[in-house]
Amino acid sequence: MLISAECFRFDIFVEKSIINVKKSIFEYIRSMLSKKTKYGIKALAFIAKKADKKPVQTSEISKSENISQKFLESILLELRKSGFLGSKKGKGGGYYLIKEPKDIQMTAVIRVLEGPIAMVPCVSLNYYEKCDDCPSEETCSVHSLMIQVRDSTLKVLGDNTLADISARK
Amino acid sequence: MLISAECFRFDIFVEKSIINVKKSIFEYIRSMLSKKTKYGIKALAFIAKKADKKPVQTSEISKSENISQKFLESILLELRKSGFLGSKKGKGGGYYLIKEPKDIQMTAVIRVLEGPIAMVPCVSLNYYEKCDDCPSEETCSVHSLMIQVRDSTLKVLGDNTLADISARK
DNA sequence: TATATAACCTACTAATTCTATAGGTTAATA
DNA sequence: TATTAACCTATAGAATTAGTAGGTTATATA
Repeated sequence: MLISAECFRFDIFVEKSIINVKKSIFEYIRSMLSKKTKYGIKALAFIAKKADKKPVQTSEISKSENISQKFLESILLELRKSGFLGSKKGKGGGYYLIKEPKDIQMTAVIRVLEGPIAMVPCVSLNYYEKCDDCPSEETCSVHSLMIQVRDSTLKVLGDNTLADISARK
Repeated sequence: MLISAECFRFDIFVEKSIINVKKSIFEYIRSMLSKKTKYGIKALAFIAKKADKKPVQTSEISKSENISQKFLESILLELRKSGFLGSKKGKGGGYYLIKEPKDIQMTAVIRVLEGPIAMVPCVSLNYYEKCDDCPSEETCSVHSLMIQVRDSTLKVLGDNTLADISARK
């Protein structure tokens, strides 16, 4: 009886420990940039790095950048549809840049893949949406703060082009 | 026969329209700032605005700021546990600021409620985490860009204190 | 013309997070 | 002693994310 009670407590202890370990190992750190956007930027930079204008295959980017090929396919397709890339089917096909890297601002890329750059829709320039809870934006304490954050972020992402981020080694 | 074919096409058209309307009305615009953080900041500003140091009830903030009371309770509790607020139970109880508004940086508030300020964990100062896919951070095209975004955001959120955002009308 | 290639398309799924709600317990005041 | 308001635990629907699965279409080459 005593032993089995001990075992029972031990089991509980072990189970709790496992849960805690799991929690600490797999604890999720909120990322504001989705993998989609991150992979999209990496892929664009990869293509931009190639001096020649030959099409680059999804498989090559996928291997080199450790991105699931199927997932990457959908991202590159989206980038083609939004006018960043051209494509060619069949053997020797792939994706290529339509514009010069220096003419591609990171704001444009992020807006297409991620959506608004602002942290809240009520200060978004391209995806504006009124808040449900706020009676007025002038009196909202969050509003002007988020405008400042938006503007400083826009400055950085507008100043950086694909040429800038792909040039870095 | 002809009529029923027409009806069929019409049904499809109507269904599609409804789907599109639904999509456009309820389309979700990704917000990088959670409601929790937004409500938390609003609540802190509300408390800071009161000149006297008497405790403020959750119910009062909830009504004034259009926030679900139960949700707000959990947020204020978290702010108390992380040292921003003090509390008092029972009648006449509530929450009150422990520090001066001018000594509460928005970086601190957001880090507690939202987590990292960086857009990707690999450039986070307080919640750093290596990326699974990147062999090296030096060669990553996203890394240095996100460092720039992080620093500009940190500047804005570090410069703004609770005194600043609650003073604005 | 046949075959291989690589983009393109549709549908689905597991895991996770967000935003609460429900229903209580504890401590302080009148 | 009754009321108040913070505190605590559990749960749940809705939505997103990050893919996977299994195809079809168009193009180059043999």
